[in-house]
Amino acid sequence: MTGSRNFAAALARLKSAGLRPTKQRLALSKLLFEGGNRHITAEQLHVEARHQGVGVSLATVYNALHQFTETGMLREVVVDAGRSYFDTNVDEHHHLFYVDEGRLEDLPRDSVGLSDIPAAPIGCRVERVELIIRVRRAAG
Amino acid sequence: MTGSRNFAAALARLKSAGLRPTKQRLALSKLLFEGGNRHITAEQLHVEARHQGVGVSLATVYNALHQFTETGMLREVVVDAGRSYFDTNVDEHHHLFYVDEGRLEDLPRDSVGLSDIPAAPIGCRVERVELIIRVRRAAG
DNA sequence: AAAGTAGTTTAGAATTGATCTAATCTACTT
DNA sequence: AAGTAGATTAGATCAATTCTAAACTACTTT
Repeated sequence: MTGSRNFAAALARLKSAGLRPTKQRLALSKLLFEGGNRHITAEQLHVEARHQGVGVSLATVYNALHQFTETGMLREVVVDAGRSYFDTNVDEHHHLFYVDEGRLEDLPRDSVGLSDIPAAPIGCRVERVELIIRVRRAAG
Repeated sequence: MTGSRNFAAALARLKSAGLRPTKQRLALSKLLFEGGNRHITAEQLHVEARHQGVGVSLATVYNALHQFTETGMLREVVVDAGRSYFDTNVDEHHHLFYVDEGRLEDLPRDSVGLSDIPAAPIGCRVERVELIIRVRRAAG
């Protein structure tokens, strides 16, 4: 188990990102990065933190998510109008989106055959190439 | 030119979608579908309509966009958190998104090599497979 | 053509996710 | 222990969208 006292890894993560290790950031970092890949919204993370008795405001959750994203610890994924998901997997990969449930799942990069991607227009650079497969519960 | 008096095509479109041809829907239909493919937000379409002297409220623009989407005349594209784009191209294709400008461009289906797309999980059907290439103005 | 009705439009209020602000607090330095 | 830059926070604000309930209009029936 990842005990609530084991802050060594979270501390190291924040340190190497150049972020001051505050109580809130340590707690959020542990929630996000300890226990496999996650796709989570700010609101969801806020609820989770509070359930664990971590005193953290929604504004701070937003701040932390953006800082983690800027420092490359997270990736923002947009699949749903009016809701941002944050993905703890920052490697190149794709997504399966369960429309009905609002749930995201990773698709490893090589689970899809992708070739002949158009070049970036002149004066532009490609920031990301992302495949999204939207699925819905089958009727019946 | 697509004169402001020529409502025959717009009328036919609405009729075959089973939508009552009101003044507002006719005007919006003309703006959307006459003059090439478009990627437009509700606010943008509202401004456009007003500039042309069409009396239509923002609520009605939203209503119409959703009805047009439900009846397959439009496709909603989500690339930007907190803003929906509506695409008049409903064929299978992909998108280039100019992050800096908030502008979308179509990528024809066969401009990208896509193979070995994972099957939909059991109990689900694939609603859409979509590739989004995000580009940004190159630094320098 | 008048009346009835179901569907449509609308202004404005409400909701939602996200951001901002300015005051308070805290981790680190000295 | 004190100082300071950076962090957190409650609450205000914002922007996109949706809701509500009243007024309106296209179509049907008479």
